[in-house]
Amino acid sequence: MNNNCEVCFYRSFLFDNLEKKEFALLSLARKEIDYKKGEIIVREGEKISDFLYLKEGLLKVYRTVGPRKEQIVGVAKPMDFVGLLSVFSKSNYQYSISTLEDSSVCAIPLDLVKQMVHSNGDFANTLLKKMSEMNDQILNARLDINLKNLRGRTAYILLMLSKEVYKSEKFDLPVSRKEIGELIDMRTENVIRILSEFRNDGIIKIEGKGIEIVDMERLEQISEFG
Amino acid sequence: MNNNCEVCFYRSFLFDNLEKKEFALLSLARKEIDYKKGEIIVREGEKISDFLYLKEGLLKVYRTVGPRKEQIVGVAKPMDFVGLLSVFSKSNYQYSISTLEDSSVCAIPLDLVKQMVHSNGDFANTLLKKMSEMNDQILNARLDINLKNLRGRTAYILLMLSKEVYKSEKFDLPVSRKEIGELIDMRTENVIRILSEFRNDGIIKIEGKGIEIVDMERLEQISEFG
DNA sequence: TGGGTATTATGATATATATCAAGATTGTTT
DNA sequence: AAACAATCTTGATATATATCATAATACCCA
Repeated sequence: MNNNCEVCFYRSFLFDNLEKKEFALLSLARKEIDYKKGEIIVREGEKISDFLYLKEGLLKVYRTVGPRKEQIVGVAKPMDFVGLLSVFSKSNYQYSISTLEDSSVCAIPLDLVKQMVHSNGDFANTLLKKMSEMNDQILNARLDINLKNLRGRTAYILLMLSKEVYKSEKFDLPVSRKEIGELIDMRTENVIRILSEFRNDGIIKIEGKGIEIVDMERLEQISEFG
Repeated sequence: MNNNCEVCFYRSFLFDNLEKKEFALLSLARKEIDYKKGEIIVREGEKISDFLYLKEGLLKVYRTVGPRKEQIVGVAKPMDFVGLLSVFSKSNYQYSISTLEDSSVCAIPLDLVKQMVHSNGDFANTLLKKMSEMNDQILNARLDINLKNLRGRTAYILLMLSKEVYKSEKFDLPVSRKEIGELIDMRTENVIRILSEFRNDGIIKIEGKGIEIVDMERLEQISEFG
């Protein structure tokens, strides 16, 4: 953990256009907080005071829909700027955020971000672009999922985890079967059933949370065509 | 149609923080284009050169998913800044846009908008807020729809048209039953069936495209609980 | 004005998905 | 280590939704 934003590895993704004195402000004002797996970072309804920014780990963004039902909006990895979701439109969080893995989050006072948007045009344009990209990604994921049947959705989520999150065909599921269901709109039992089906067809190997994708091509076909 | 953005009724929603000379630039650079109902304004894949802004009418934002299947992302009325969707993240449109009613659209060169973001901090913050609001709205609509059964979805779309678009319990459907299905993920036959069901239960009156909501409370209950 | 095409409509049937049930496994607390 | 809770698993069944078929009506245009 370093304490100077100017030399932070992640700066290039959003903060590349800041000036010396802005980096100084940022380094001073930001807080870096470490969370253990399973902790809740943000609760729906809480006041938004900071701009959150995932440095390391994996987050789950979700909302509570019934007394005991959750709907997962998305999973966010570093660089995903999940904090950008509705940060500029609402004064209170619409979604809760929890950690799926040990994570470390940078919190920058929202006022400071707005101030930098105001004073630094390049930063403003970069932020607009990042925000737009993130929203696109989330929306497109939902639209895609809506078109797929259960097999397609299950394949989709496995591919997403393999390609976007873990960059490996072998990984541990960061979530329970129930949570997978909440993410791609299906029942726990069906998630399990279809994973078993994939296993029986020799497409994946399963060992508890451990997944290995054996036949990537086949899985891509299923994701595409159901 | 007036030609000076400074005195345009709609300016207050986004362009309230511009300076005299920026209004002058805007008035000069923008184009106002009128479309008849059913025309296509933007085709998926086309280069984005302008920031589009609906002054009057109703738009449908959609994407083509199969050889002959469409998925409607949303319906946009004036003030909805539908053009903001992915304008800052992509260089080509991801979605098509067509008119559901006679419409008039303002087109502002994207370069000019970016330039104004750069030079005018208040404008930048306002734009961030509007963009965030629009994305929230679209995403929330999709998340809500996903939770509802077919009856709930059908009720939801009728309420949306009544409350948000036409501000009246009596209105003409701007879309076919097929398009309603594309918007809320259901089959044409089921849209028709459920509308008939609502009619038979005395909740709405139907006359071709004409809809009158008779029992608003009931419809709200159905939208909420299915 | 007619003939073609898209839309609206309803019924019968098939299919996908949810629900219910019950047991096995894993994880957590005392 | 025992006891409890949560998760995972599979099978049987119910339910919601899609699909197929057919007809009536509205709409377009040559």
